[in-house]
Amino acid sequence: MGRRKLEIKRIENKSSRLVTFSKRRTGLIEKARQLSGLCDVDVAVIVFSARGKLYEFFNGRTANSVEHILARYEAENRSTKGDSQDSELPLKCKKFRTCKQLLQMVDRLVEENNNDDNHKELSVVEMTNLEEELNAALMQTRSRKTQLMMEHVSTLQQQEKDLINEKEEIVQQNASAENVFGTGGGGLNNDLSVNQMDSPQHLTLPLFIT
Amino acid sequence: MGRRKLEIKRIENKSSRLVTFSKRRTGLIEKARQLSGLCDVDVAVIVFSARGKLYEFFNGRTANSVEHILARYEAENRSTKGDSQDSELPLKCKKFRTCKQLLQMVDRLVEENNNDDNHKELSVVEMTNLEEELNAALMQTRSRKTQLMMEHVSTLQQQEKDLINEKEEIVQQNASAENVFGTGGGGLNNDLSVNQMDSPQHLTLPLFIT
DNA sequence: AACTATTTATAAGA
DNA sequence: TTCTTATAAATAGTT
Repeated sequence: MGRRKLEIKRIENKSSRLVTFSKRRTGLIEKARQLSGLCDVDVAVIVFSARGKLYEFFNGRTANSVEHILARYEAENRSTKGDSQDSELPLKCKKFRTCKQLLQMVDRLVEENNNDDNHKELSVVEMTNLEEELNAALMQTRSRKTQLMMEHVSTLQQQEKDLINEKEEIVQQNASAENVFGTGGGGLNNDLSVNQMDSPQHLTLPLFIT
Repeated sequence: MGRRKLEIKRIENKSSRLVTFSKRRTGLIEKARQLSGLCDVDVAVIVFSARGKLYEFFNGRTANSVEHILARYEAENRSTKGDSQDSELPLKCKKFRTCKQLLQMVDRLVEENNNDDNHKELSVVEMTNLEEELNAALMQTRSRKTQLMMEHVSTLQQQEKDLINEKEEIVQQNASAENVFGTGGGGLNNDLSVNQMDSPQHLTLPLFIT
């Protein structure tokens, strides 16, 4: 619905793309408003610009609930920010806003340096690489967290074994002493292997739903 | 854009409203698809019909983020409903797709059995009940899984403590025996509190990313 | 569900 | 950018 029919594929000319984005974004949100108003239904529209700016439309109940959840989501992201200085990275990068902001910054930097069309390809490539690196870092962080969980469990299990061994050693020595001198060792003969049974060593519940 | 201009307010005639809903919902989602395709941006559209049926459009990366948010949304709604019986609710219902597919199947079944208009209302009620039951079951399952994880760790930690206590007991008794009879207890004086330090008892890594 | 008369949205141009 | 205008697209009411 313009001077000519437009194929639905990425508009390569940047300014055209931006103009179209602005117009169609406005149109989309207006359509959402109308649908909601005419038909009395709940509608939500969320649009992220290429630079990561958020545009949204919510109505009624949808607004209350979803916005509330978004707020919580952001709050959680914030709470994991201060940890990054320390050696370990138990970051919970749920990344949404923070990660996006990072990418936005990168995007902006690249665009500032190469503002002409000749460098666009390069910029895109660099940005894509950065994106992938950031994403990889994110995944590694998650993986690391999982590993820490596993190690924690392993450590506890190993300590349990060690203590059992040590205890058996002592009981033996104690017993031989008892044989000779009759030392009272009454309360020490409970079988630890029973406790080991109670401990689900082969628990295979996945750590994450993801 | 029709035979006459339409005020943007609730369409009171029910069948008109339903027809308009169908047309405009389709249009809105198509517009979202176009915006996403033309401008290479992330778009999400979510529409709940009056009866609560969900229509949606997501693209690419947005899907990841927003589906999580929606999953939480649903989880939060349910968790305030069915859990009043149990004490704790460490629920993390991320479910969306599986759950949705389940509900769609139910939807289809109900519609097949009551295909005439007379039974529509009833079908909706039944379907809603089924939906809630299925959702509750799903959440409970997840909750249970989380609880098992937590219990596993707790068990290991408790066993560790017990063993340490027992060992100290034995060491003490051993030591007194040694004082009297000079029993060779050379290798037994390693301080277990060191091991306790190695065990990250206050490890606060969250179990789930959610 | 199809069909049109109209209204809307919007692509290109200024 | 923002405004204008020609044209495509969406859709309200009809069948």
